[in-house]
Amino acid sequence: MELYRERGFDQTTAAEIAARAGVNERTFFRHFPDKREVLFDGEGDLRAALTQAVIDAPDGLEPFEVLLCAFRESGRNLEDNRAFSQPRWEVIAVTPALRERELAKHAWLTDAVAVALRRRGLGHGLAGLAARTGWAAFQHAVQAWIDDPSQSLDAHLLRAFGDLRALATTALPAK
Amino acid sequence: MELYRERGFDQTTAAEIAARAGVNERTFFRHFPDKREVLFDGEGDLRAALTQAVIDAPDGLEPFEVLLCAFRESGRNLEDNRAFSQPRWEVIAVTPALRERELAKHAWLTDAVAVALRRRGLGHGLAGLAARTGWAAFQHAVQAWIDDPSQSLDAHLLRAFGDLRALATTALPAK
DNA sequence: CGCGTCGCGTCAGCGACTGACACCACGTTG
DNA sequence: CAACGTGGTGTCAGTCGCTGACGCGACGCG
Repeated sequence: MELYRERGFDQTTAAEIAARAGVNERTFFRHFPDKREVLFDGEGDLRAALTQAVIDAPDGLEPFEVLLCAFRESGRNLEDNRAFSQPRWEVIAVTPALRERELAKHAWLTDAVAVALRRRGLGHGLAGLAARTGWAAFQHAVQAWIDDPSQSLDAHLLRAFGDLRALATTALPAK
Repeated sequence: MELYRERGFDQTTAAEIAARAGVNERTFFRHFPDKREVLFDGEGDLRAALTQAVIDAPDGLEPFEVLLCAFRESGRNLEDNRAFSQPRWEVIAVTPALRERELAKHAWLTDAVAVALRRRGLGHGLAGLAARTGWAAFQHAVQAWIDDPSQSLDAHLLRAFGDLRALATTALPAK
């Protein structure tokens, strides 16, 4: 992270990272499958947390309510760890190769959400659809929050899911 | 495509592609920014077509109806060119690096859809949300179609958007 | 004929990775 | 205590994606 922020991702070589960490370059590649993965280490935990949050959501909720509930919980972690994740986002945002990897991780997390929804008894197809579209709304909220941090992520999330419901049911004023 | 299908993407070197094409390796990289981009050449056209389809959709439709309309039109092209795109999908499906690139292209197309929706007068935030979630439903339908080609893509599309509406409005039976 | 320029080939080089091998600090077992 | 396996490391050589710089020939134009 230090090096990526100082020189940018593309201008940082794996050898430099290894040197800064006090290990050999070969050792670096034994711990990370590639240079990008360094920034996506916690995603495994996030996946587990997300899965658990979906499973632990109260009974009797409809699918989108379950997702909203789970995302709000994840959102709380996001807001708390913002000091941690903000520099990471800044690096990713300016580096196409990293944005690609992030999208791949999102797909991976979406799969986990779909599996968790199925475990709640939702039908196979519906679980996938709900996970995909719900995740899209989640990402929209996160983006809106980054663009406008004056409102809480939670507020953005509630608005996104509210807007989604409105979009799916009735016509909306062009505003 | 020939080489990617014969040996797989990872086992194919840029030099081999260039040789098969009868040009120098350096020349290959003058036409394509990287090895993966070979498989994503038509995306520019698709982006334009998608944008146009959104803009050309009838007036008076609500956002998701506009998207459904545009996606159905794109879907028709997909079904027609299936012989072309099927081998491409097979290569992409088994190659993580290519799946990453594809997701990046999807984000790029989603942006185009959002812009087109705004051009129709939809509010800034809503356009982004509708584009993201609508695209998610589209991709879900495409995936369902690949998994079950016995039904038309169009049918899968209609079902996906119908299910999405149902998900967003009321609780659904666990099926 | 002379002139730009445009596409290409050639070459040298960087950096991300990878496989193979040796080393060394351990805990285990005889 | 010695032999042994084991897991993390350094070293080296090599492949491959990709890039910059240079030179060449083909082409259009005055």
